[in-house]
Amino acid sequence: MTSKKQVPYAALKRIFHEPNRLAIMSALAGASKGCSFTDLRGACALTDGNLSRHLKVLEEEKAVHIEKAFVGVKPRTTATLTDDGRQRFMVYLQALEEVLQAATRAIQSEPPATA
Amino acid sequence: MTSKKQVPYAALKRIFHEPNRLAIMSALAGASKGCSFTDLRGACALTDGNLSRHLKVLEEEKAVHIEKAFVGVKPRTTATLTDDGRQRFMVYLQALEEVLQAATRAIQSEPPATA
DNA sequence: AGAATAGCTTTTTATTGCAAAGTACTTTTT
DNA sequence: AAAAAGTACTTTGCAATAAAAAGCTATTCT
Repeated sequence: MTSKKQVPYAALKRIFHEPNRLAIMSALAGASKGCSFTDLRGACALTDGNLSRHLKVLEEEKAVHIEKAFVGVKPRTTATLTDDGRQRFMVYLQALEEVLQAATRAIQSEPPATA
Repeated sequence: MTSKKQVPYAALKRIFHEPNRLAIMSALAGASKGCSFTDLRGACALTDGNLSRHLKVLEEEKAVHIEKAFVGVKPRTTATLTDDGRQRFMVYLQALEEVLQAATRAIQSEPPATA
């Protein structure tokens, strides 16, 4: 029976760890006023369907807040980070940094390979 | 049609980006002589089944080399990084670092939330 | 009017992380 | 000697989900 040991990698919550969501979160982290669907799609190089899906996941986790409005006749969806989402993202980033440093140390401690 | 733009997050290859495999790769990166199945299982806090599966994935991708031998009467599986695996892992780590720095910059440039 | 485009959402498909069960042994224990 | 309990893995099966495809709905172009 493998007891659940405390390994730092466990802190890499999937909700943020997925590359595309990491991109979305990063884009939103730098935009206090939020980002429109279209901007995010461009910034993260995502298809409409994927962006929609990822945003919904992030919204369900209450990491982002989605607002739908009309600008003139056109619909506009705007995503912003929630306070909680920002907080949790920072925790994730710290965990990521630790993991990255450990990995970097490990790989640098070894010679590039021999015989 | 969303053209495949060059976004750094694309470099976060899934093969390494999965938390448990990241743990495995990091452990192996620090062990030029390789790690036994049992050691890895302990170091990464994985169940037998999961470790087996992840190792197979890494082996299929030729990122690790698996050697099976008998020590006395007992079987022993030893995993080592391949040169190519090490190389690709370093590329992944560099991408991860860039992504992390971008995210950290973004989140620090914004106030902890208002209104 | 009909076709194309914009801005999304929903559904389908394919992958895969993970737990549980299985295999093939060896080493006790009774 | 037979049964029970380990050890060291592998295989199977399912539930979650990322990505692709298909669907809206409304507007603008021709």
